[in-house]
Amino acid sequence: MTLDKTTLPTPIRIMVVEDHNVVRQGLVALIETESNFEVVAQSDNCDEAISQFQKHHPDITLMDLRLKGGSGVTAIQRIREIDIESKIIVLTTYDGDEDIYKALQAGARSYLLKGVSSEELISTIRAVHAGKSCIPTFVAQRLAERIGTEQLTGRELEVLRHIVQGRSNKEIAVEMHISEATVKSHINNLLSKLMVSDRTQAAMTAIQRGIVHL
Amino acid sequence: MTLDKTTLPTPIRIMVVEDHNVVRQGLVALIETESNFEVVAQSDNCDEAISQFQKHHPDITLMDLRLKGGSGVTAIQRIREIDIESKIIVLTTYDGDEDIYKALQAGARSYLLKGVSSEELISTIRAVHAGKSCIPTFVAQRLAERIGTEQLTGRELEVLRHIVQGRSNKEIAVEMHISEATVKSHINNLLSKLMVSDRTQAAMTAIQRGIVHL
DNA sequence: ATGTTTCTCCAACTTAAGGTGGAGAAGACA
DNA sequence: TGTCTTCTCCACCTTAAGTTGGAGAAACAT
Repeated sequence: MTLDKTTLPTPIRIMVVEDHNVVRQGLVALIETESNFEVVAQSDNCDEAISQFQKHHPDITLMDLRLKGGSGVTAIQRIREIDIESKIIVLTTYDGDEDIYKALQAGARSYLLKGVSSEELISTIRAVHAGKSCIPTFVAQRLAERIGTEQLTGRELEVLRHIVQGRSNKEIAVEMHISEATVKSHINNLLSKLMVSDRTQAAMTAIQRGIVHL
Repeated sequence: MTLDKTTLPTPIRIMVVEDHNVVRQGLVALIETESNFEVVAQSDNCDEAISQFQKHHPDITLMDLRLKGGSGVTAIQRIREIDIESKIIVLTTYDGDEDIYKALQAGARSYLLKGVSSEELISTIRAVHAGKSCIPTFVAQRLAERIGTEQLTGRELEVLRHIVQGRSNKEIAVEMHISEATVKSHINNLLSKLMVSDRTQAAMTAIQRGIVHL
């Protein structure tokens, strides 16, 4: 280590995945103000993020969950199939607890909200690069709350999506090729699992908790 | 004007208002890469934005609409009370047409989505600084579509908010100190104004169009 | 093999929600 | 003054939604 102060140790190579151009370019500008951080790739969509990872194998991937052409969760899964050791930090706005769970399940090493300061972001990148898993208390709390929450089944989730679309029971029955009785059955089950008393509340909590997106 | 090339004409003085720290700091970093752009103030909330404007009188105010402690629309209104000539550019994610309308109504000179590139942002700042009103076609379309859409009355809007909260007609009646019949009346009116057929659809379109938030 | 979960469906019931038509009072505006 | 809108309320009716208590079949795990 006989280096003068202008020679850098070996820069941390970073990929930034974020679908809002101005925000992504801002993040890149921000990161590159930091010495020995280098942005080696960036992308605004799911597929390109995967191919860019394949090509550059960055040390750290900074990823938003809302992307063009698929969820960031998909991108995380695919990237980990390429390299199980890949270090991914999710940096997103709060879109409900469901996404936190899914992203960490998929193998993200950290989950930051865009409300964090640049200092926190920088130190998290360093920590994750050093091999740590950096989970803020906010996220840990949400994660803990999710324990004990009953899971919706596949069909219940489908019905819930239709409810969010504003469909009636009859319409849902037709689209799912089942009887209206079955739809009612699914609705009764999902209402109690979500701990709400009608479809409007179900739709709103589905949005708030990020179980379905807009 | 006998100056060498390092001396700049007179920089455009900019204020950045955005509640996500990392995004705001990214924007600042991005803007300051541009020569003769200078960020003279920044804020993450409504009240501070107003006092910062009062103090610095920036040439351009770059403003997100989602802020801590009040909508950006409020901030725009207050700032224009201070200086009717103030040049405000809204830079936000798409939260429904209602916000576009309100922001321009309040006196914003441009309305950009965060999907724009840094080049577009820079050129818009220059255009607005030169006195132009720069409205992207996307925004113009949305604005045109709004013409002809019936306005909700104050009470109808109140009822709609309760619906979004998941309240029943009876609960709404109690909270608004009116009879359930009146609630039904308001609902019937707002359903036809929103061109939907039930409360769940009303709640969803209210969210999508940005008539009420989350 | 047996239990569990999920998905399917039914009947019958209660209640909430939505539709129709009308009407009186208050305020805004021309 | 008269008109318009908004807010308020009523009665009556229809239908959609939610509740209860089942039950059979398939898939899966122990």
